[in-house]
Amino acid sequence: MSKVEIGRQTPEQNTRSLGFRPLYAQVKHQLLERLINKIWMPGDALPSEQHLAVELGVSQGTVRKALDELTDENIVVRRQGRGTFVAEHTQERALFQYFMLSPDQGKKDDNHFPQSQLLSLDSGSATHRERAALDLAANEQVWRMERNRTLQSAPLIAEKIVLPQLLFDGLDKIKPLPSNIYALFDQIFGQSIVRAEEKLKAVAAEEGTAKRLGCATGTPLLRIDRIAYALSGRPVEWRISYCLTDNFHYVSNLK
Amino acid sequence: MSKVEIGRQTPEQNTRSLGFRPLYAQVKHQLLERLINKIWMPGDALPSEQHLAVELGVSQGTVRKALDELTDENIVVRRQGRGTFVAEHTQERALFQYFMLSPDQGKKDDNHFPQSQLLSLDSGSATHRERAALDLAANEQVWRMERNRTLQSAPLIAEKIVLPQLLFDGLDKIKPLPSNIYALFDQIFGQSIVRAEEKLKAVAAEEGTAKRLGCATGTPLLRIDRIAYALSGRPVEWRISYCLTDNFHYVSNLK
DNA sequence: AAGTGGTCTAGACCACTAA
DNA sequence: TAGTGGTCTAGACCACTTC
Repeated sequence: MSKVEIGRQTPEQNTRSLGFRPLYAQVKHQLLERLINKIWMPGDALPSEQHLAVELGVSQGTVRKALDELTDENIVVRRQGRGTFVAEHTQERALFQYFMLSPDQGKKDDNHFPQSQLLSLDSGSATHRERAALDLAANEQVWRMERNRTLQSAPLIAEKIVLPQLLFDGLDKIKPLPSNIYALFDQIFGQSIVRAEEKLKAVAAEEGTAKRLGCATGTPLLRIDRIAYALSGRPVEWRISYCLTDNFHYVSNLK
Repeated sequence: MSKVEIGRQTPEQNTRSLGFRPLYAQVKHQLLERLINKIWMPGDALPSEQHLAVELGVSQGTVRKALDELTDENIVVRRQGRGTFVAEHTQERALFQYFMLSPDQGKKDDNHFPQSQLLSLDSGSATHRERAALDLAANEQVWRMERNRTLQSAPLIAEKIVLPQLLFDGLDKIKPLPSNIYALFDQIFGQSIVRAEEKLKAVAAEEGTAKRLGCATGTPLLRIDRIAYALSGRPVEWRISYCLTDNFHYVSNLK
């Protein structure tokens, strides 16, 4: 590992405070870059705070503040007495960070991780909407995946997933596709999802969707439009889910 | 202001680490208590970090960590060079923390704060559901408010709000009720809302709701079931909103 | 110029884990 | 027992606001 130059700004450089960036932000940027470049992979332990401090030429407290922010962003996980680790896409994380549907009665638990049935997986040129959603170049190819998701064999979700083909080369070779595909993104394609934006609407079930969910045409469905972002900040997944919310609800915490 | 005792734990007290509580957590608890007891009101400046440190007998860094957590929880607002202030329920906060509907086209701004028309305000004994939602004692009274909300005169939301009457004595005397009622809660009733939990479903519009929203019976609506909590941790508002999501969507950030 | 929050350091010690 | 993250301190200085 080569020594890295992180410089404290002198007051002269900083007079008038144009573009002042605290040291810990530079440290955080360094660490993020290494994570993006896969110097450390999901599940790996990072060097200790002390080691990083010496290597980067800053105090432990400054490294600490950088790691604290990465922890808040679910990029890194800290365990007292053990170390700091690159966050993994465990089933628990999928359930509590990326699956906000919860049963009306009872608590959410591992029994509430939905099974998936793959209906189709094709590729083609990105439409205008797909290009806009995933920030793609003209004529770029995408994967399009359709799947149904069930909970204890009751249909719950019909969804379509769109992915840039360049980032997920060989996706069609992987069989079977797991239900928790973000773990796959991590492990096979090196794309770590770290956050997502969802837009929700209530819509009437169209005929095809109704059939997939075993409900009547026109049934009110919760439509979830998700864009998921990788560590690099790039949008790498566009997903639209139609959910039956007779016995489930979507949870949102305002704070 | 009387001197307060905050003790650092000796290792002896703490051996086996039963109930270990860091100093900053005790400081935070102290500050929270004063906020609940209205020693400092919304908009007030808190004493400086240095003053609090001396008063509580801890270092500035420890006070800082406590204030940082209160900042993360939107209980307090810090402004460099000016001071630390008790958070207020401004219209901006209402719009970005407590109103997650956004127009499909264009950006959310001050023009997207909905007007409210009060339809009714009555009181009565809490039903079972109301008691459960608001954690009320048997036979406790509640206010029930119905209102419609419009955006640029287009109907958007039909909602019912339930409040414990004991906490909102004299609510019926206030005319007109503002659209941003959390500001009212703060200023008149001393109930500062600091967080809320929302449960979302897609449902078909019933006849009465459809009339209020000017849509057909059976139209898919986004039903938002909210419980809002005050500084003390108490649930103080139960709200059910039925939203037309033809041109709007509910935003949720997963992180 | 004075006062506030924000950053950074160096060092001590505690809590926790694993060997 | 050694190594890690977590807490706490005292002090210095910077960035920002107000007077």
